[in-house]
Amino acid sequence: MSLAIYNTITRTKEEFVPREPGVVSMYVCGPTVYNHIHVGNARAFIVFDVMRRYLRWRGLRVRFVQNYTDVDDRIIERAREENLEVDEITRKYSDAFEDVMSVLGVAPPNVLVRATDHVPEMIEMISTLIERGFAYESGGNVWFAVEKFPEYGKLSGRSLDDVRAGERVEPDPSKRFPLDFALWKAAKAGEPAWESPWGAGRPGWHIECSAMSLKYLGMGFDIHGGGTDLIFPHHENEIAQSEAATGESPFVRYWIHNGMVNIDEQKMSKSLGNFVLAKDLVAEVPAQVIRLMAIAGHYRSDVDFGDAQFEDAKKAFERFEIFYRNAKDRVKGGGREELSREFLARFQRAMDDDFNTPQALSVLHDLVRQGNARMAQPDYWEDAAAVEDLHGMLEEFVLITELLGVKPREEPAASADLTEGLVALALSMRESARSAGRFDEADAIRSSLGELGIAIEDSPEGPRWRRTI
RNA sequence: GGCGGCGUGGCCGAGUGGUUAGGCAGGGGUCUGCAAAACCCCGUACCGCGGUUCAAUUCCGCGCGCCGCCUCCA
Repeated sequence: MSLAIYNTITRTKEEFVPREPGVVSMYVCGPTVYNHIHVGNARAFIVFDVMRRYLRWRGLRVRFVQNYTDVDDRIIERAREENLEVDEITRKYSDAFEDVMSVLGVAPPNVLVRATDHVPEMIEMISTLIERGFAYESGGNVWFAVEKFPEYGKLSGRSLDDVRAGERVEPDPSKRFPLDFALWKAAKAGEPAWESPWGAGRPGWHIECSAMSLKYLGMGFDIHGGGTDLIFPHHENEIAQSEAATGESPFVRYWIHNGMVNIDEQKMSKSLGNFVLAKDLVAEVPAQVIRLMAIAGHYRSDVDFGDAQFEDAKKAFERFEIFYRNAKDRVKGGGREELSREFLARFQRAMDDDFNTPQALSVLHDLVRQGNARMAQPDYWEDAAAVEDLHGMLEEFVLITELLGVKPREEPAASADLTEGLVALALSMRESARSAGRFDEADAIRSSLGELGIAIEDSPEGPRWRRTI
């Protein structure tokens, strides 16, 4: 069985064959740290986190590199607005980024690098490009000469003429050709700057990802990821720089691009102002709900972030939690010789097909339904096969939800914390009332708990409780 | 204008040349003091028009509509 990945550059699904057997080298474009990230940004990181978890489970070692863009016009602007130094801004927002990622269950990369720590590498790469005739200096700026790289456009599928037809911006007068892009920008007064052979300045945006990915992963690494909005010009430019500088091809074996998060069918973006900050959403619902929304559609498709989708994700997670807690109660003491792996096999089939998470989730839902059906048997406890089935399903459930990062919370664990104790007390009072037939009193307790966000479910094993979402 | 993608039942959302997606909502049952949860049953959907084919939602063409990129952007 092999894993197929859709490669943007060939526009087809290809069998995934890593450069080095058993090892995956992966680079994902990280945030520009000038602001808090929004849900659309978060989706990208969630999606690549799921891929990374899955690849590891498939037995591959994954070396995962991600960057912070910490030098950029917007950062400088933001520093002025907040009246802080540039490095204070980037520190503030990279810390915030790490906090949100941690809450969302997105594991930190193996290598997390800052552009400003790699200026010498970028200068070196730019020098090479000039030597090789792919770049030129002009008025303190250095431009990449797009016309010198014949394959320019091969990722985004457009020709130079195509791009020129859609020009919307006045070209900088120091460019020889309108589509040439900046490798190095001459410093303006008061801006952060580094010394270079072309005078004081700072690197252009695209060069950082080339310099850093090549440094840590080397030419021809396996996976380069990012949003579809990075295909052009960012990734196109990365290819041009990297292949021109090294004289080798390909720069990257598999290009993976995730779809956007939309609001009312429009792309969530800072400029449109229709965004929801990830940190705000994380304060409102469990991370698993956000992850479910992110993967409810295929990663290459846009997902709409609307009330309906939000409710669906909440309901789905609630269903998973209820199943998980109920099932744990029903397999206590039960032993299980071996895992049937029926659902895991189906899960793998879905994920092997270009990380088809919607299909994978349907497997999970099917597992839950069948597990619930076992538990609903009146003779459940007398039916050893049912108990054993459930046990196996529960193990598969845990594994799958861990791989997707949507495993239920463990909250009402058998610990002696205050909430636990108080709820137990309330429940025992309610039970006494019930057995004495004082249902008004019992219901009053239940509804009071409900107002506090505690839902009660009676079962043959006694009452259970959970927090509502 | 150029390039790319999409249009599936009330909603979300997979997928396939002839065979069940899955979830939510809705209807009917079962269980329960009630409720909740859960289980069972119920919807023959695939933008329009042509074409290819024994057969198309699935392939091809045209049309309509929507979205993204072409400027910073996950």
